Amino acid sequence: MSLDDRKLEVLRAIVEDYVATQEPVGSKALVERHQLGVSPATVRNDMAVLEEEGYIRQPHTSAGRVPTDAGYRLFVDRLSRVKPLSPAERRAIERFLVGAVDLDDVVHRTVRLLAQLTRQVAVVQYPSLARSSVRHLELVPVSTTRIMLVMIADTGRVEQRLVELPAPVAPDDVMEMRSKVNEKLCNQKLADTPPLVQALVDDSPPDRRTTMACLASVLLETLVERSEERLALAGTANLTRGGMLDFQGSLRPVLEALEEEVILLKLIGEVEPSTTRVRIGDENEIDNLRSASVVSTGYGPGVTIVGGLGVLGPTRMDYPGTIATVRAVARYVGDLLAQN
Amino acid sequence: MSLDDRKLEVLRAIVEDYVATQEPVGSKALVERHQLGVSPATVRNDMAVLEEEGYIRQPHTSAGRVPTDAGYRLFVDRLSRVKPLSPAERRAIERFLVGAVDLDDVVHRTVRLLAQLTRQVAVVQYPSLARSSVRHLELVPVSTTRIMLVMIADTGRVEQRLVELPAPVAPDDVMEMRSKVNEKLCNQKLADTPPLVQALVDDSPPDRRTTMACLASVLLETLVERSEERLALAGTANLTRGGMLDFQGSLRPVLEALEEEVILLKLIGEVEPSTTRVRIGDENEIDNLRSASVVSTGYGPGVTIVGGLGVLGPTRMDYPGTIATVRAVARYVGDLLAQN
DNA sequence: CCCTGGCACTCTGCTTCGGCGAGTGCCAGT
DNA sequence: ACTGGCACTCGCCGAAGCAGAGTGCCAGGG
Repeated sequence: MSLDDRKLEVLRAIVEDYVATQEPVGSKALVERHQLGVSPATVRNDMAVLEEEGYIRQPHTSAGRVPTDAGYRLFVDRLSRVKPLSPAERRAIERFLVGAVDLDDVVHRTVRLLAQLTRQVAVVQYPSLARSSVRHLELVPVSTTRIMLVMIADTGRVEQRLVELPAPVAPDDVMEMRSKVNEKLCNQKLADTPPLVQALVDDSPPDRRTTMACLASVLLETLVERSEERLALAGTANLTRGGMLDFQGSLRPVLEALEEEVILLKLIGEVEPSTTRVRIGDENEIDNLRSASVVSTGYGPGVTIVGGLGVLGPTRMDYPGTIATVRAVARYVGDLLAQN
Repeated sequence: MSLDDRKLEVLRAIVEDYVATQEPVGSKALVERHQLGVSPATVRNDMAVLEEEGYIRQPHTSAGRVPTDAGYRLFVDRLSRVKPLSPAERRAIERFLVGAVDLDDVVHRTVRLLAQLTRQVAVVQYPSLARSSVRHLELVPVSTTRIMLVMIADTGRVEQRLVELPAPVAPDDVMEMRSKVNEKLCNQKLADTPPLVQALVDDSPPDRRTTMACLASVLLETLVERSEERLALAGTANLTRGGMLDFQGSLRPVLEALEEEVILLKLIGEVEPSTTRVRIGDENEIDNLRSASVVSTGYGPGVTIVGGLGVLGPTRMDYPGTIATVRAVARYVGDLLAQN
């Protein structure tokens, strides 16, 4: 059985009211607050159907209806009108983001901005190394058997690692390795580097082979394995709004999940181009986040995506507003990166 | 009036029991659990005095006593015996910290370790730049009017900043500036650099003066102004232990405070050599942390201190244990850094 | 002088119990 | 197909009562 227009309208009203008031909404209150030209009794029948279909439910017999995860899903898919940002919000975004001085700064400002605007927990992934290219590699001798490897990516990210060498190496040799490495790897996509690094080892003279192999293994680690690690988080205090009513009484599991970078990266890192992804309650694979929703999207200069960002909040959240904000911030950040 | 030995013993017993059980402790329970050879009635009299002196109080008339902030203070100052770490803890520390691959890694492992051992929120400051020296400065041309400045400190910290130049500069000139800058600043304490940077500008030839001035200003920012910024945080989920009973019902203010890096740096950054500082409840200047305690200490290779670390928890915490753990972790990290 | 046992008192927390009100489901009527 | 009416169901709230823990004080004993 398909839901007719009015039933959908009723669902929308329920979602909107519940999000606004945080209280189960009854038939009478509904007809008062929204102009749908029917009586409470009619609405009740509609609600009965909606409940049967699994879009709403009653917390207890006889006390208003509350949207289910499926209800929210239907709402965001078919019912929510895009809510344009207020001029104030636009201004806030611009004001917040100008004057950022380096990548760290951009990311930190962004994550705070996002948390503030949405009043939720915000997460911003640093530009993923996998999707960027090498701008420069620097080798700095630290002692005779140790060198510091510094990689600068075109997105502005800088990674460093200490390399332990099996045998002492002269500074001149380091310099030579430095130019060799740069020559081979500069301007290459990080994802493409592994074979090049291997070639680097194969092509080096036998007496320097072991040293180079050592460097190569650290290089690979830095360029590939560790490549998705960094992200920034803000707004955890927002979890406490709604006085523990959201998140079924305990934010413990949520806080735990937020501490696991791996989890967060799963949440905001997997993005298809120019889509905003919304995960509602149960749709999250992570058990700890069963009572939370995540809105995430990718960002990057132009159409390419270099990283993800998003927010996490209670399933009972203002989806249209949040989605609009997340998108807008992502676009601004992308523009900012493009100017670089 | 001074408190005799038994009264102090009673206070200790109250603190220990309250910390363990989280419930107000009465006279009867006290004499049962601790072998102080007197009757409940006597203990009651002592408690009356302790209350008058402000070391304990009753949450409500007629329901056990609870230590006040002053009570905890007296406890940590005069009553707590040092609690040696269990072998298991020692092993945990070592296991956790070996295999750290660079400074970031060390800091992250440390903060997680600390959170896990103390079961509180842990904070670790990155080695303060102000207390370290320059190991190497790198200038990487990004475009003709932009160069990336990378500074490597002897503690392993790496900072980068983008420098916008007023006019295009040839790569060769950049190289020359690079060696000039290194020659002057390498191995200098960061705190000593400002005059040297100024000299660098003054000594440069007129045609390169403005470029150098530009670089210098960013240098100063990087070396001095932004120098204390970085820190790592872990274990926020531990705030939810004790089911919202600690922190007078709302962890909102605490979470808010934890988001302000400035606040955290105040808390753990101000350390005198080889002291462990304990701030209890009201002793915190920050209003939001009036119901929290902070245990912090400095760490560094040998006796010098390069940064601070510590934990934050409810005033009702196991002070002896926490202090011991914080100290031990600080020492291990110091040793780790010294090997570098 | 300090400690002890006893006693009366004061609370809080928990449980029980109605009454109230919101909200529903169903039904008959238009 | 919608509406108004009606009976019913429950959760919430305040009052009342009960039990238990803990206290303060006092008089007696080492």
